[in-house]
Amino acid sequence: MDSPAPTAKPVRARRSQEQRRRDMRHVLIEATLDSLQAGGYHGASLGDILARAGVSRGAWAHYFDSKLELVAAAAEAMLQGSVAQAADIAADIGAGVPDGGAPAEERLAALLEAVWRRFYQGRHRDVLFELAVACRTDAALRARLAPVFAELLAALGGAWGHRFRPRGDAPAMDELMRLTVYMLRGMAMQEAVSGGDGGGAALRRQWARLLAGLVEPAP
Amino acid sequence: MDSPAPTAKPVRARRSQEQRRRDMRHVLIEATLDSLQAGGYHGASLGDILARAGVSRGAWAHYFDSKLELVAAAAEAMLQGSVAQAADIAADIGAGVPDGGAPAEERLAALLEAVWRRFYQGRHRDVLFELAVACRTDAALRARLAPVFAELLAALGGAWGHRFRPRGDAPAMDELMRLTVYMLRGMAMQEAVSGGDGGGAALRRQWARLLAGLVEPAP
DNA sequence: AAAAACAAACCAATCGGTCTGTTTTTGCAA
DNA sequence: TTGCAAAAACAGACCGATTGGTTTGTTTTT
Repeated sequence: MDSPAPTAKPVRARRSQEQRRRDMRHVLIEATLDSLQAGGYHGASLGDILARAGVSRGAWAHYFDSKLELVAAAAEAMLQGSVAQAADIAADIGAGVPDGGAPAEERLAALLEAVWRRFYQGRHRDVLFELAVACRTDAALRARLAPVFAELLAALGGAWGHRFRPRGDAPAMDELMRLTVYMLRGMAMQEAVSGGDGGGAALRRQWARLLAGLVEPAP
Repeated sequence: MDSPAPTAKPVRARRSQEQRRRDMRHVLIEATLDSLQAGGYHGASLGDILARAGVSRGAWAHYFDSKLELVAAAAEAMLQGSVAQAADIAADIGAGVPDGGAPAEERLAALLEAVWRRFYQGRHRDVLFELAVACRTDAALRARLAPVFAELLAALGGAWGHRFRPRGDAPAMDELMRLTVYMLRGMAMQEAVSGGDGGGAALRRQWARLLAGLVEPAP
């Protein structure tokens, strides 16, 4: 029929060992993130993760020495992906609007929405909170993730910190950024726990309006 | 010697059964909160809780049908205590300052610090985050705690919502309150995870200053 | 004496991790 | 190219430890 391969055995593409490694690690990491989102840190057991990945225990053991290493690898993969996305956001916001084109409020609102969508919604948000809370009481996990967390925060700050400057006697740019991040984080936790959207969009819009009165485009 | 009791057996005060019930529930609930703070939701095993409480498994079973009920009872006790404290804060801030005495910024800063101290520090903060995150993936726990969470938020809002009103075209009082709560929450999570204080006090002060420009004392 | 409060042994289920054995890929010799 | 042994990749049974929960029996209050 449609079997050009000489063997009639179950069709299994021949993959190089390097390809296998990449595939397997990717599948395991994705399953780990899915499991963390679905069941939380305490629900993400090896059994659940391996079932989602369709991977045997032995195969897992071949790639990771412990569950901590798998979770840490998954967290690093997700957070490092976020660092790259933060740079994208900076580029998107910087471009698209000719200098002085749109009023600062619109640019700020767009920036806020972009950050919100990519970092404080969906799986990224859920896993972020699970890991952050788990880090509080798990020193080993915290040691592994602390540098990546810090890197993400710095990248996020770089996305907009140097595109605006405080106006008059407004708080320093760094302080405004932290206020913004904390606010988004608290809002995200509210929505993660309570479920649906609780009018967060309107609130972010108000915050953009307030910010617009406090900053001006950097020269 | 100093044993006025007629029996030479280990001195054990005779307590009424009602007293016993109260004591035992209190001890178990306190131990549960301590365990949640120390080990997180996934580290708060029955074994750890009972060891902290110095209570046998059988005694525990006499009072709670499942671990969920114990955790829920502990959460309710803590959150309901917080609701009462929220009212105290409202009273403290309202009194002490004769009408128009201190400038709005000082009153707001004091309010912010009071709320911060009582709700976003120490065991209360840690347990709050553990439970909130656990609720996301535990429907039974969420069903039990959602009403108490909502009650706390309302009580916290009542503490200051009606003492100020937005100035000019500032956001509605309700929106300013949610912005504030979210900001404090995000800041608290930062400190819970990263450990020490990261300049949060200065940031809260800045926020009070911004708020002062947006609200005025209600008539 | 009855009931409530308490203690501790016990249980099945599940956890992370290891062990042994099989299949697939690879490097090299013929 | 083909043959083939070593190595890597993979599968699943197995293990002790720990989990939440139950059961049986003793002490204290009523």
